[in-house]
Amino acid sequence: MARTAGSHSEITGPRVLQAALTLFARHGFAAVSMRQIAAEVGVQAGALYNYTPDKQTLLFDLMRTHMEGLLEAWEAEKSDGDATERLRRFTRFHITYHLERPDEVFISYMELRNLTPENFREIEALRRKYETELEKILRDGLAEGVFNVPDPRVVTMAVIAMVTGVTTWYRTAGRLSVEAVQDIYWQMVQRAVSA
Amino acid sequence: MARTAGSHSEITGPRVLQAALTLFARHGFAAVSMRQIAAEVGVQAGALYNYTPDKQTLLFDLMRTHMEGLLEAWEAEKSDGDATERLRRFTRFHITYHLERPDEVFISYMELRNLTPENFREIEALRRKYETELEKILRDGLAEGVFNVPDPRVVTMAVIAMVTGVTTWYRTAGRLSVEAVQDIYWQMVQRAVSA
DNA sequence: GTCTATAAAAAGATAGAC
DNA sequence: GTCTATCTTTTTATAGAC
Repeated sequence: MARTAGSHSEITGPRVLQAALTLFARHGFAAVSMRQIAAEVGVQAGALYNYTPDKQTLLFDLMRTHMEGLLEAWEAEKSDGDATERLRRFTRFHITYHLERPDEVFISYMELRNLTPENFREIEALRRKYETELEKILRDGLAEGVFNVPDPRVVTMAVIAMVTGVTTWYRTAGRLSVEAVQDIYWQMVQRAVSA
Repeated sequence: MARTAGSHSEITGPRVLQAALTLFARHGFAAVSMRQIAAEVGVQAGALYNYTPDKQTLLFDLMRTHMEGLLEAWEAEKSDGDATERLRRFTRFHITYHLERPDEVFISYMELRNLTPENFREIEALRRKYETELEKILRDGLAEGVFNVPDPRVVTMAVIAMVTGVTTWYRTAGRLSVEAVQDIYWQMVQRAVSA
């Protein structure tokens, strides 16, 4: 569509973030220019600076929003059952949430290097907070005697790496439903930690 | 040291690759300039083109060399025992090999997007070949009745994601030896797939 | 709020002297 | 084989008209 000058603040703002998200995920932060983002939105490059002070802030906002959304969603989802039930819920939640947001997940893992040191620390703190949620479940299950994990911190990292890995190969058009994938991973997680 | 013009072909060539490896791993392919690589080597930017036709080839050569080295090392390491022993060996090999080459592993996972389509296909074929080594072990163990995996392909991806994940958190100066890490991961892998 | 135009810096790659 | 110099393009970001 042919575009002319005008005010579209409420529409353009989210579209800038969406375009940045898609392009950063596909080509990488450093490989994407502000002109490419502008072209995707349908404005000129200069207009982007009405919505972000610079390119770095665009990346940081995307990552912070993702991590905060993840933590909020988990807070809403987690329950008070026994450790096994909590672990089952974490595993299934993690898979669903990540499969539904492939671009956000991708940049949040791949573009950490491109954050300024201050921004990096803030994102890392959020990630650490999320990891600690799983670690607490493992430690509680250990105390209850239902889990047998030699090193809760290491097992936390191993489980998160495993379940996050679905995002690298899962395709919606493939042969498996999300539920089938959740079942397979839950079986592995459960066996890996059970006493 | 002050440098002057001269011939150093056999020395400079490997140094260019080493500098590119280190810088790509630290900052990302797209974020590193040929001038930065040259500065790290201690030559001028123009001199790099005696060793590579372009920046893309530099990345591709690093990734191909890594993947070929991984496959060769596994060929030398793998054994003919039963499926459990082969899986144990794969797990321990994978962890050691990857922990010894953090930079190579990092770019081989993170910079796939920055390969040209032809180069990408070649690297993907090598990666797929490596994954198939694990998948064969799982299928053999399934046939032998010693493993219980609902979906060998999915379990392959899950196990590889889990063990590769050590590279994101392991630090040589940390509290755990490589052997201790291997033990923890092997216990988890074994339990996750055992009948 | 968006445009056009541009500043200022940096990029990949090449030419030719030594 | 390396240097200096340069071509050409592209980059982030800003200024000012509308």
